Amino acid sequence: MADEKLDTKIRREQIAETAMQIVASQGIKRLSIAALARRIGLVPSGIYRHFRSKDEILDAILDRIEQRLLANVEAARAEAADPLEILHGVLIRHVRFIREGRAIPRIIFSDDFHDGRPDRRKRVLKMFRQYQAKLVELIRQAQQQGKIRAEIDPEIAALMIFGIVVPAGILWHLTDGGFDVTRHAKRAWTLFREMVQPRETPQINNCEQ
Amino acid sequence: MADEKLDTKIRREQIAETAMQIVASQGIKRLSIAALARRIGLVPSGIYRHFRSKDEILDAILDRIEQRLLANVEAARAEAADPLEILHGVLIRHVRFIREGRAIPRIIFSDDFHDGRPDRRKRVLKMFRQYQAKLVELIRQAQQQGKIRAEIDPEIAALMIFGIVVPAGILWHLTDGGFDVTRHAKRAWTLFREMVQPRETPQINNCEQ
DNA sequence: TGTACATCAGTGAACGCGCGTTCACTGATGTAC
DNA sequence: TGTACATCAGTGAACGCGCGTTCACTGATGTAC
Repeated sequence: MADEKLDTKIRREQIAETAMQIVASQGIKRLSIAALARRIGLVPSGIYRHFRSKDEILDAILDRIEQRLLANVEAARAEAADPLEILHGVLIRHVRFIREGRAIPRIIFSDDFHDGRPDRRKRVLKMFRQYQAKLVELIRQAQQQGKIRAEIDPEIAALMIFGIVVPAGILWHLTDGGFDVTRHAKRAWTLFREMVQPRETPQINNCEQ
Repeated sequence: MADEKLDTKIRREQIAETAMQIVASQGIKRLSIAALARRIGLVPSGIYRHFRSKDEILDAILDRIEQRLLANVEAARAEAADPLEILHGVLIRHVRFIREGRAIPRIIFSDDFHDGRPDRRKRVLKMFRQYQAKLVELIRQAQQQGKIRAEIDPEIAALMIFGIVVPAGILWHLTDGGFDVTRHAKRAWTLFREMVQPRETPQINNCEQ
């Protein structure tokens, strides 16, 4: 069945990548060892030469998602100097990731993934916080440069950026790709930027502490 | 095993409610006919006197979620006249719903729920759009009354309200109830209101009542 | 350069488990006379 | 008010299916001499 024997290091990569693609396109439920093996060109038991269990494969998928998100931030950083533009770059890349499939929500909300594994929830939380921290940092920089109003809480602003992306992802999912995520992200970003930028008119209003 | 024989109308209610609770607290994967029957005090096969299949039970759960969301909007409407306050009321109730368990994302993103059932995705989408439409309507009203800037796209503003709620729900989930959703919603709402309210007129502080 | 041996990726049959579902049954409840 | 019968909620045993996982095996590849 296998075209050739491959080193376990290569196979691990291949299995993790294929597994993630299956989850992204068909969901965790369709990620069976059999389906995975078939797609790679192995026999089901062959998978166990490279991973000890299905759980280990799920962990590998999470690794890949984490890498991808952090790589997105780095790529956006490399592309621009202005913190607001970097934020925009992150947003664009995140949307691109969403369009490739729905790996993130399908992993994060999957019970197959979390069931009886509180450690995993902690890991996902850590990943989420890490990502959020990077956004917060960028927002703070923008504030120092006077591009975002100083009185806005960076943590909440960061969550609002997720708030642009997540519901868009949901609609992308529900409409099976019919919803124009890119267009939505563009509009929401414009609105967001307009909302957080310093105002020309003198301010008396100061609700936030 | 059963305490007594009950009319199928009562049992259907009981089964749907219990099923939704199991999903909300333990996830769809733990929703087995056996677990469901145990919790009600029936034998597994007894469930089939009242529902033709597990799928039919999942549909019943979706019905309940839909009812709940629409009821939330109605309750908020009954409580206030000002559209912005009604929106706030909807938000508060949504957060309360989140705190009761994570039924919504666990249903919406579950592969067990959608797998091979494109009709269901359409139904969830319809429900989502319906809910969104109600928010859009409230935002339009607020715009007509000069409480939200006219040039803001109501659809996007509505999605941003989801954007307050959804990431909060994710964090609530990941921290296992540790994240203070109520506090976040309050802050995000303040920020949102401040962002969308008209600017030109010099503002007298008018934050929270 | 050739030989012998160890390593290790890939195979196929078999397992055990959980789960949704079926079915013939029992016995309580409601109803017609 | 009592009797006979139909209805229907609840039972328990059994099924078939999908799936993750194990295990003894094969045969190619790399390595030591």
